[in-house]
Amino acid sequence: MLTQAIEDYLKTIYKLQHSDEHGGRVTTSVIASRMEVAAASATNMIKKLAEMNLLIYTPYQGVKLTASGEKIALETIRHHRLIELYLSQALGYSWDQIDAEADRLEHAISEEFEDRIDEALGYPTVGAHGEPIPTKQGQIDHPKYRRLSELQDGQSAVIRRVSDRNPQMLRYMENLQLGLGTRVEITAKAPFNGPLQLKIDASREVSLGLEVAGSIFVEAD
Amino acid sequence: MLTQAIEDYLKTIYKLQHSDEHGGRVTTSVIASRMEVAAASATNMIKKLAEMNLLIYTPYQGVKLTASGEKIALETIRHHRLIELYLSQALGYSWDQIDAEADRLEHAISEEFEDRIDEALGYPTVGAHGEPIPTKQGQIDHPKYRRLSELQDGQSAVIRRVSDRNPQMLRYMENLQLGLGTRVEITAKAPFNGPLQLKIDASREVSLGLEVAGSIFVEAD
DNA sequence: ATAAAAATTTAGCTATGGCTAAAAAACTGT
DNA sequence: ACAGTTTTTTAGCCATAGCTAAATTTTTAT
Repeated sequence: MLTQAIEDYLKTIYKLQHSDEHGGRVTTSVIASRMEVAAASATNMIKKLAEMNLLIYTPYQGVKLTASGEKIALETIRHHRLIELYLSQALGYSWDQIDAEADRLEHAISEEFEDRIDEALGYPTVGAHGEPIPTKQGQIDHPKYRRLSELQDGQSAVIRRVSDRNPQMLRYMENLQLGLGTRVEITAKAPFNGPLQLKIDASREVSLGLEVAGSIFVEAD
Repeated sequence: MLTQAIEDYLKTIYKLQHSDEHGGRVTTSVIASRMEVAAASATNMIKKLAEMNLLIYTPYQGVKLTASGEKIALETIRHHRLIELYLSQALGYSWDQIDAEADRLEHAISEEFEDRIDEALGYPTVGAHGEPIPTKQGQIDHPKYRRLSELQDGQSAVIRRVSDRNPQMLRYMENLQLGLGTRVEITAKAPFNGPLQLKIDASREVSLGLEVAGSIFVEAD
């Protein structure tokens, strides 16, 4: 059976595999820290998932999802992103609230529900924070946008995705109206990892710290 | 903590207490059969709920919810009925599909979600099958409608509520367009617990078995 | 190369919420 | 009234998924 815990682990592992932060190696401790459980708990679950052929586990080395593990991960992610978008579009949720709500709902909805909100949303391909939504067949592409923090002085770009890791940061971005599709231009970059000066929508000027700028993914001109 | 199982038991017990089927006595076996678990499992949970002061348990006799147990039951029922109505109104679900979906979702939604669909639905007081929706404060009234099966030949009435216990029966009713607010008139009643002849909306004639008629609650003229 | 540190796994525990089988209590019919 | 039946409870088991503490393996630094 696919328990909630199993879906959560697979989703987390999938995301870790496709993030550039850990050099492709998805280890017990990284999984444990993302799942907010003790390392021993992660080891247990990893062994169980390996037993179920949902991933390949090399002790002390790390894990890699099998095709069936990836399929389940993508279904869970699809659920999550469709729900997030629905909460935001149909029920007026703000950016910072949707992730927590979707984390619970994603395990509770049926295929029927998935299909109905997919239809209600007009078969979207991109989620509320700009993440790609896997198709029902499990297809997904990973457009590689640049971090706003990597842009040089004078460059202009359009916001395509934001990290959904930190709700407080999302609320901050929302306040600044740094939404998807917003055009931004770097007007100045302070040295020593200092903040960057931003012109938003060719009008407002804002000073943005590197941590926030590193959580905003853009398509540069 | 309020687990899903606890909420499910309390909801079931509340409904049993307010149904006339068991003469007010809510026993282990009735609970077990409604929950579709073994009697021993029900005993275990009942003892736990008594320990938590959510109900009063007299061994070998039965249970009675305390005020706090009833509060949780009503919150769960409110969630369930708001979700059912939302699925039906906003997402186009049919009568027979909403109960199962709501059974899972009711444990996963936040207060925020509850408030938003409540608002989207215009603060309804009656659920998709005609059941009263408890208020956020836990108020609920139990209008006592008569069963369609109890009406006499020639009587006319309006459908106010239907039992949601059997999805197949709900689908059947929906096919016959026996919806809430529909006017029906008994045009004939066969003897020996035979079917009754019904005129729906002063037009179509239908023959209805007693089991179905007993699951339809009406307000007689 | 090897000792210290860090990461990982193992061992053994907990709580939840099911189950069956057996014991005990409560009803029922004569 | 009491034997048999039914209901309920107790006892003891299982799986899930977490935890801590200890053991083991890997990595890092000298």
